[in-house]
Amino acid sequence: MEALINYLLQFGQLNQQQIDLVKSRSKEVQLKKEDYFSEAGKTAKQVAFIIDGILRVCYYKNKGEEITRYFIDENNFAVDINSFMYKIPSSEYIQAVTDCKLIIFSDYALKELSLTIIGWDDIINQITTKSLIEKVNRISPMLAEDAKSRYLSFLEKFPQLANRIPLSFLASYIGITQSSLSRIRRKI
Amino acid sequence: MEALINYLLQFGQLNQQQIDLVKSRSKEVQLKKEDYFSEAGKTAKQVAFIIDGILRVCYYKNKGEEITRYFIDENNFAVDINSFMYKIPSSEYIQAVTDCKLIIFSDYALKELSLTIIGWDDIINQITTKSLIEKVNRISPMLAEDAKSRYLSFLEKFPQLANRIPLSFLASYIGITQSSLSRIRRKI
DNA sequence: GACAACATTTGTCATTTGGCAAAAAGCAAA
DNA sequence: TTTGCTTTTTGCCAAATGACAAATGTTGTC
Repeated sequence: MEALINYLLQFGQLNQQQIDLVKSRSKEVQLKKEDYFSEAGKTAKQVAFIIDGILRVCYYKNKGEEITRYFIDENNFAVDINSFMYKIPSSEYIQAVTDCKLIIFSDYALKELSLTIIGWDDIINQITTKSLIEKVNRISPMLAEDAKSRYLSFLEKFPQLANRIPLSFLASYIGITQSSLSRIRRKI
Repeated sequence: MEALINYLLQFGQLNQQQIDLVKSRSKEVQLKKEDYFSEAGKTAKQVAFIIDGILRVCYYKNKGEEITRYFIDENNFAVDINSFMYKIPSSEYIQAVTDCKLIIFSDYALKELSLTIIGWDDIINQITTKSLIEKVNRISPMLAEDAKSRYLSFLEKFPQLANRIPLSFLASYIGITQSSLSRIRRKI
């Protein structure tokens, strides 16, 4: 819980009363490995802050192939922002890759914090923008690299993540088959 | 200019006085093909709204290879957001692919609009978030597709763009060599 | 039209990757 | 340890792509 507060305080000031309000409107939730935090077809109504564990965003291509689009780890917010922000049914899943401990805010709770805490919107906007920029910066260069470089970049940026996720997820995130990734690893 | 105002009004209300203020703080600029709107090494101090023409975001890989990361066309804002928002030197260029007519706002002008117009920040935040989400949604699925599909997706989403940009830019955006793209096109 | 400058296509070959199936390795429960 | 299950690695071959060079096409200028 302190991790969340510290995270928020990076983006703006909150006094003790406001911090208590934030805490009181949050809810701690445990997810078992493979549980879903949000699901395709449903409209996302929650935002999560990851205390412990790894989530992944995934969807199914037309052919039924499962694609892992993104990983989210500790000390980050996870939300299906498309669905949550525009109140439309989602087209993808957010699933626990490992057992997870999350702090949850409902859309209702967030609305209340927005109306009550001066500066809350600014904090949320900063976090949203920063997260999206980071995501673009992370994904965007990948197309210009070959598979081996993409794998090495991943290892470099998330050295602690590679050992905690199945190879198949990582391969699909990198955009190659599991076999190819296995071959790439052998060469290193 | 009306295009810009209409664009802004999609995200919030502005009365005539506010509209006039926005107009008065903007500046119309023409770019010749290949001119730069912002450059690597410099800190971005301007935001552009594209009235006419196409810009591209590009950078140079370590080996010197030029990579086109993104195209931006009419009725969209163009800004090196990393550099502009955090006031750090940029690592990429924004260049005119065609002759362009832009409406420019300086960081100073935007600051003034932010302080003067109630609701301006909200409009800007909405535009920023929406643009970033769209960008993620555009780039993200590309890794999961093969080159041919990526090309077809591009044609589908930007049918009018493909004829206006050099093949080499498009190939690098798609993440393949120009020769490969040429071969892919032959097969269609 | 002739030319130059640039953009696109094509040819050739080496390398990478995908698709499929089988083998090997890792892991957890009995 | 054995057994069953899942994950990862390999082998094989076909297809896609990259690298490089040459040919062809396009455009604008004189």
